Amino acid sequence: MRVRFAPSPTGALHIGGARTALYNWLMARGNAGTLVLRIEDTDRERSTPENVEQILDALRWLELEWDEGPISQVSRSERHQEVLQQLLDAGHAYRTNATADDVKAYKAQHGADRGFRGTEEAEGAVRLRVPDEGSTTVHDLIRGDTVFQHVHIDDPVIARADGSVLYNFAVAVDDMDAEITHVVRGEDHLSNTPKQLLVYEALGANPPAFAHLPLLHGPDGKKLSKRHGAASVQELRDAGFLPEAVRNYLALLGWGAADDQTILSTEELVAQFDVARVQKNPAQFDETKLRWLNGRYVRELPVDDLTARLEAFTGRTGLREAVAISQEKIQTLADFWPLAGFLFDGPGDDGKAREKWLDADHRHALVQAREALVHLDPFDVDHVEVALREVVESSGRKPKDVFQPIRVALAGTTVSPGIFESLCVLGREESVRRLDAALAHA
RNA sequence: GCCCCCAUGGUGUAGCGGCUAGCACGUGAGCCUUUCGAGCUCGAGGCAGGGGUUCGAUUCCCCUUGGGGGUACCA
Repeated sequence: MRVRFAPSPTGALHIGGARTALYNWLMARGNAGTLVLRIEDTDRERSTPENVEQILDALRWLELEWDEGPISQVSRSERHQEVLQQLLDAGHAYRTNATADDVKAYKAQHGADRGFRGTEEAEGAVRLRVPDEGSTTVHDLIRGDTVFQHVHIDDPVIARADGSVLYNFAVAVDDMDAEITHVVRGEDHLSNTPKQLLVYEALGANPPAFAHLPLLHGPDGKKLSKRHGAASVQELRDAGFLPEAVRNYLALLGWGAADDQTILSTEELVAQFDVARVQKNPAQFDETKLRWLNGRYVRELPVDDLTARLEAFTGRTGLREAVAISQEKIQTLADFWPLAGFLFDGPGDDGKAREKWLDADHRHALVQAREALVHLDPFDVDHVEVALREVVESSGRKPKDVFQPIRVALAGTTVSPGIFESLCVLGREESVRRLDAALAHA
């Protein structure tokens, strides 16, 4: 099996493209196949080296390594010329100066009865000859057969007058030359497939198998865009998602494991993925579910691993202790610093929290807690807990009336890792210092 | 306009003629509890509509409606 991922470098790699890459990768890995990466850069206006690099970068982050390429489509222009001439010589294609307006006028006149057929001229763009009669059938692994009547298909332009080739021609030639056996791509390419099939036919070549994936939509059912939050792979990375969680989530967008499993390791995905089981209808990207899934992965990571990732993500070091006590409370890497940053940068300043939990009455509790802690030795989680629970006991207060003031004193907010754990990470000196500061802050 | 694809709760899906329509996210209630989170228990919520075919349709066919894609000398 030889599959390919052929993005057009017109911007960042979007989630839909990432899923297409993932499905191709899963097929290749699960079938001892080869994944070819090809950059469809025949649109000179929009294809830039920066965009290409962005896409490679996104694929690397997702850990979807390719086996061949990246091959620039433009670099194959000589070969394209050769095949183009072949079609011209054989009469499968012809030159004409007919413009888009001419086609429009023609269609206005003939409606759906006849596809546009140009008249051959010495110069001009190259169009592929579509037979007047008959039809072309696309055999799709996901959708079954789709029949396209030739009378509805206009002779497509396959090369500009200057000889530069166009998409529908280039893909066919490139896939043929690369001996691609399975073309797995977005559904937006389905309608153009018969034109590509006609190119194969004119060349006397056997076409690959096709599988057109349903498109992805945003939460409002419309096309996915920036408005919907993270829409590109780099945005996902910046939002603190784990590549393995993203792979798991993306695999489930349009496909389901036979046994209803939701959490699937990459190995399991490789073993179980079956393109024929892919859904036909479009799916909506749901960041909430991705967050949940990411949280599951975060909690299962060894602390050292999570620490390494968080240190890379935040650019800070010495995070291990803080990571250990925060792991079960964060869903993404980006959640870490807002939760545990106070351990390093001092308490935050949530006015409402201070107002509610550091009023006169609660300050009483704080004083008692300080007394219980100031000479505590050893200062570890178990002893801190015992000491503070004694304060709760002896003061006759509710637990939260003792713990929350401490939390606010330490963190400056009401959200933090466990209070005993936080105290221990800060150490006795610093903890007492913060309690004193809160008490002084009248 | 024309061509094509699609349709199970709010979301992602399982189902491939006979099931109390399953699972997951989210959501409601409760439990746990030092906030948040995590975890546990219970609940609400679905086959777009109409015709067929059949002893029997979520499942097969047709129509309608709705969504999407294509219709570029973009990919």
